[in-house]
Amino acid sequence: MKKEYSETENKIKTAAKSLFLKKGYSATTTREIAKESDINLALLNYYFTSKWKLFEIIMFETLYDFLSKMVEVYNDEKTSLEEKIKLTCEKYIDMTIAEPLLPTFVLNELKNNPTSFLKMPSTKMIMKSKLVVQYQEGVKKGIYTKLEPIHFVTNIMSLIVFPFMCSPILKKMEKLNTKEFNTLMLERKKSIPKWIIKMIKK
Amino acid sequence: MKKEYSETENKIKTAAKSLFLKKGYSATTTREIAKESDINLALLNYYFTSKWKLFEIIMFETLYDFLSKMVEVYNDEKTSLEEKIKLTCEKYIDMTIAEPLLPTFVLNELKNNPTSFLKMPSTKMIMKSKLVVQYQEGVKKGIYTKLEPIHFVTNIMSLIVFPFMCSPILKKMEKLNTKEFNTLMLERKKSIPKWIIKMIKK
DNA sequence: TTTTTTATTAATCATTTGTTTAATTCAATT
DNA sequence: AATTGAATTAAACAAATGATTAATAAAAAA
Repeated sequence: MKKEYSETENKIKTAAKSLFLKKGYSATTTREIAKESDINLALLNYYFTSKWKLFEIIMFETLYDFLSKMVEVYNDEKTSLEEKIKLTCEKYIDMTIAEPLLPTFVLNELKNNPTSFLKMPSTKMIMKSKLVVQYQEGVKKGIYTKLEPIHFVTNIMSLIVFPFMCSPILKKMEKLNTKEFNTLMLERKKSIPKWIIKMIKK
Repeated sequence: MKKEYSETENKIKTAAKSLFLKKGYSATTTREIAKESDINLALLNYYFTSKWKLFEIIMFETLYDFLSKMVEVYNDEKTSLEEKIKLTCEKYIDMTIAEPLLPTFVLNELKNNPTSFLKMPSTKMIMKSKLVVQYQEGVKKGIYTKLEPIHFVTNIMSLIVFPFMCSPILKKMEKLNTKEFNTLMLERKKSIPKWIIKMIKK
């Protein structure tokens, strides 16, 4: 199902993704993409028809990668709920440190153009994931307080992702450079699972 | 200190803010702003010199309003810590329902241009606010678990704001219209304070 | 009223931007 | 070696965009 891209196409895609993440769709010009990927301007349209089509491809792949990794942890058969939460934190915090511009980019472009998300499959899978089922089982057993699963899932993601989106503010407030900021985020790998458990425990 | 704006200037500012929030800086054209505010294109430059200057003014005012309201609750002398948390949730959730595009807009533009935030005064005030002091007192008394104040503050904001930024995703996942989505957010006015307290209580 | 300053307008300028064209180079096939 | 098709290039096009100009209208000051 996945298309194989030529070397040139990949060069264009890599440069385009980098620029889109940094500056957003509108502020990125096709000439910048051409320059950054060291290809002739016309090749962008030759291979990808238009700037918008190129963007759609990159957006789709980015979302798909992210959601796949998400569902993967959420549906692991072997792990307990608390382990899943821990693994989720570790995985996403590492992922976001590696690509810190991604969340703001995705949510911002999604705001301008919610359509690009409608095409994603695995979206609904999250609410039917093993993670959610395990949580609901815990509620039935009386271990956890009752809470709409959507809030439960949202809270986990909020505590993980939002601080990254606030990085310009946090860096300013606490006078942190990127390395110090990342250390702060890494601390949260251990803390967030504890907080979440406390939140849902009776 | 605050400049008084003429009727025409305010018409331009209102239209510009609305469009900037919806589409971002780059995707908004001066002609759109002129049309939306029903003024002649040249008046934009006549009053505000350039699109960028206009944007800076709007960005500054928006941030200033937001931070002022924030600090106001955080520094209330009469209220307890738990009341402050509750009031914060109520205020920000109402504010964000009223202007749901604001958080994503601000954080996205801040990413592209962190400078606009450097000029803000009240930023540092947050970490020295009554809210933080009261929390630290609680830690000393042994009521609350020890936790870097920056994490404490970040967690509150994360749980409040991030779900709004995810609204396109949440709406899709749960098949919600805007009204239903807002109901979901209003539920959180009561829940978030409880969660936060549970997180910090021993 | 006359003069002067301010506000508003239509038209235009100079760039920028996404896209296309037509020519050329390169690689594979016959 | 000749031919064919794909890849690459420089140049150009048309539309959009931020900004300015010069003229006019409106308001304020004299």
